[in-house]
Amino acid sequence: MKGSTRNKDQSTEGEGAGKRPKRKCLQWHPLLAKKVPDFSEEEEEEEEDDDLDKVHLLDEDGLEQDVDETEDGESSEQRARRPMNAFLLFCKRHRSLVRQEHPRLDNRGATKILADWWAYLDPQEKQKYTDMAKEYKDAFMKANPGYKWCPTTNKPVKTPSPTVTTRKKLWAFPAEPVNDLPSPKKVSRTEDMPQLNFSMADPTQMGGLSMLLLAGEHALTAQEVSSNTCQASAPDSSQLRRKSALLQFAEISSVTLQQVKPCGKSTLLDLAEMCLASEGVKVEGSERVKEEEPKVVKREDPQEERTEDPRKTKKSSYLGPLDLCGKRDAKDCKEKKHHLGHSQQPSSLDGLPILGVNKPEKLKKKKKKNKSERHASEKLSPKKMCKKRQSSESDIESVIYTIDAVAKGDWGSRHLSESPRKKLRPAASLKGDLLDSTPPKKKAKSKQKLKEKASETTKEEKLPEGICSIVPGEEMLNEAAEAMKTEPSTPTEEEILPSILLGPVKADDCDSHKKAETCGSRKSERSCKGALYKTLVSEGMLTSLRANVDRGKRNSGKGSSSDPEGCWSEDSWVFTQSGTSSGSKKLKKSKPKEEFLAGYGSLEEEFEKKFNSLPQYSPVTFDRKNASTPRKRKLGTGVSEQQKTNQSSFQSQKKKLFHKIVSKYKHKKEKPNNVPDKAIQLEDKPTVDSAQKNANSVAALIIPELATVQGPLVGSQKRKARKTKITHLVRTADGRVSPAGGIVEDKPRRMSCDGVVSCTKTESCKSGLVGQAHSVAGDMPAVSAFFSLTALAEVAAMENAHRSPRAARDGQQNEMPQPPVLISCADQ
DNA sequence: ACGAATGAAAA
DNA sequence: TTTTCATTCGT
Repeated sequence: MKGSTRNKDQSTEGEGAGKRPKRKCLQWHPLLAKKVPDFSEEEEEEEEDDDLDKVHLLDEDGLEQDVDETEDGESSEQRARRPMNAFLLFCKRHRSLVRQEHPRLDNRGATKILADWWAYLDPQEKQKYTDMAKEYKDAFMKANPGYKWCPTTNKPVKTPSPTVTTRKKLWAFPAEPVNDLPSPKKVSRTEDMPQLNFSMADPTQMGGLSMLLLAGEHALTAQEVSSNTCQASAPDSSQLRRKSALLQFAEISSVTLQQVKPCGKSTLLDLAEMCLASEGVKVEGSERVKEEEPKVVKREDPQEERTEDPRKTKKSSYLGPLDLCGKRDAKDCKEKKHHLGHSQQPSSLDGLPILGVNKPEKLKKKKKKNKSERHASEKLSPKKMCKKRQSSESDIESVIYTIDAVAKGDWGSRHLSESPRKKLRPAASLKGDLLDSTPPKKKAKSKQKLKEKASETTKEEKLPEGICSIVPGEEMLNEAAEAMKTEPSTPTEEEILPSILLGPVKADDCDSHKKAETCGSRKSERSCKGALYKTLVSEGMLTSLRANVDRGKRNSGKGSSSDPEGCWSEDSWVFTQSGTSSGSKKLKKSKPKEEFLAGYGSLEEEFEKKFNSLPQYSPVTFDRKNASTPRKRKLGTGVSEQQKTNQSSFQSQKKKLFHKIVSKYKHKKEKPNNVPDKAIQLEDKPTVDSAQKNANSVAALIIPELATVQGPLVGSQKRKARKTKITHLVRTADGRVSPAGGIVEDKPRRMSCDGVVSCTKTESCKSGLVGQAHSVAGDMPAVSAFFSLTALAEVAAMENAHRSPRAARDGQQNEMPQPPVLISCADQ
């Protein structure tokens, strides 16, 4: 585990830097974009190991309280992040745009611009963000009932169980545990969960697999939660949780194996059994239990199934591609599977559109896997040995497909499908980033399926489908397992996992492989296990893909604005929470990854969806807005402040212009005088284009008057005012400013100040020039030497645009051909 | 770490 | 009224 330190790739996430300490919570796209670098840190791993050990100990003891807070020190840090407020949401949504527009601008500058935008943002638009923030917050609070904003010192606020609450609070948590919170046990349990997840999380690199694991956990937790009635289950689950990730994983696999394995019988029968079991019929024949995990599995199955809520069932019902098959023709599916079974060739798959779809995904996955695998492989050479061999990709794909199907059937029916599904999503999102394009057909289908399933709550219906899907899977399974074994080329996650997880699992895999090889078609338990393992892995991947697709579909289909739901579903939140919780624990570094993998599923989706649904305005829009509506600022003081704000936004623009101009000129010193056209074009073009493009949004945004006549001064505002004043004053080249420290009014009065300020900030050297330019505004005498008149003109134009009064002067400065945009603005 | 913004909540 | 902290990320 600790083998490689590398992880740190913090490069993985840029954000890491800033947040490092806190971690967690949701990181939407950014994380996604990153893709999972993989290995978590050694430290974490080590810690985890410790935790695991602890867990085990506890396990033995049977005590629940245990671990949870052992790490208190960190707990404070780990505490959930507070929800973002409207402005933060806005920033998050627009910062990238700002950065795009102003690549050079640092975040501070970007933040300023964002602040300006925010200030100018329409109340209505703003309200959207506010509402979103509120929703977010509500959800958050719901999830974390006792959450305190300011933990004050280290101590996390109290709340029922101080330690516990502090620790995790993640989104994931709240929902589930929260409900019942009262019992300390649960809390501890939840925490435990996280740890487990944590451990699981390390495997993050595993990708889909980790997700699967998480899902499994989630399912467990969900069961517990959902099934209030089954207290018994709780303990079990707790135990489970305590176990190391490996164990859990093994358990899961074992479970699947059990189902599949029983195998002396025909696979079909087995599958059928599984289905039944999943449905609640459950065959308690737990005997088969294998080495470690048996108990957990058994318990889970019965209770879970029975206790399952309709929704869960729905989710569980969701099988994916297979479902389609089932619906279409069970027969066909069988035949096909049969086909597959005989000839592992993919060609047979072709018959099914779905298959075709899967392939690409698989390929992608493979890529991913390869990467992760490499890491893993480095760590574990032995494993590789086990896996040697390779089959053609097509074969593999087919195998995977089958496996996937099996897994789905298994998982879907058996465990709460819900968890897996959601969890998968996160992964999907990752993939999505990487791969973006997913086969539309598949998406649609899967989606439809989902919907259908949703509509159909009845389990029975599911059964048939599940069976259908399962059956094919099973047969394939064997082959798949073998193929997998043989295949070195596809570094499946399983490889990774083993490496990560190690020991037992690995051994199992190897063994299973070996056996399979030796036995040939016959499957030993181990072989089955290995197959299952693989299956799970593959399944996870597939699932994630599917989820991704679904998600994409939803997004696209629903459209950004349309969220019928309006609010995040609690389920999603819960889900998220669970996922998050898992990740949260220690991984400060890894967190993001983990979260991403684990938690993000639901929460991310929901949130992301909503977040994305939020209107995003192009910079141009704001510019225009600013121009058009010069005074919107809500600053308390009113006039002065408003102006100031305007100016500030303005400043930013000016800065930009100047930068551009300067840079250009530097590059090309030639232009002595005005070559207005060029300069203008340069600057204008982008703006104009964007402006035109965004015209719509702009139009919408532009509001003549601002409602916020005089907003209440908020403390923050005050702060801002002060700061700005100070900074401005200080920085002002003119020197005039200083006064008052602050009199806000000063600024408004003179634009020059603003310009100066901005200049100074950006470029101390040039500040002088700039200042002059501004002050002179219309005149622009001295400046010419350096800057082309045009450039100056533009700047001036901008200024003019802002300040209505001077419009006349603008005219004066004819030279500056005002860019269309500006002109339009100028109208006012 | 720090900072730049806003805002909500706590001290 | 003042602090904390949420997000982002270059410095």
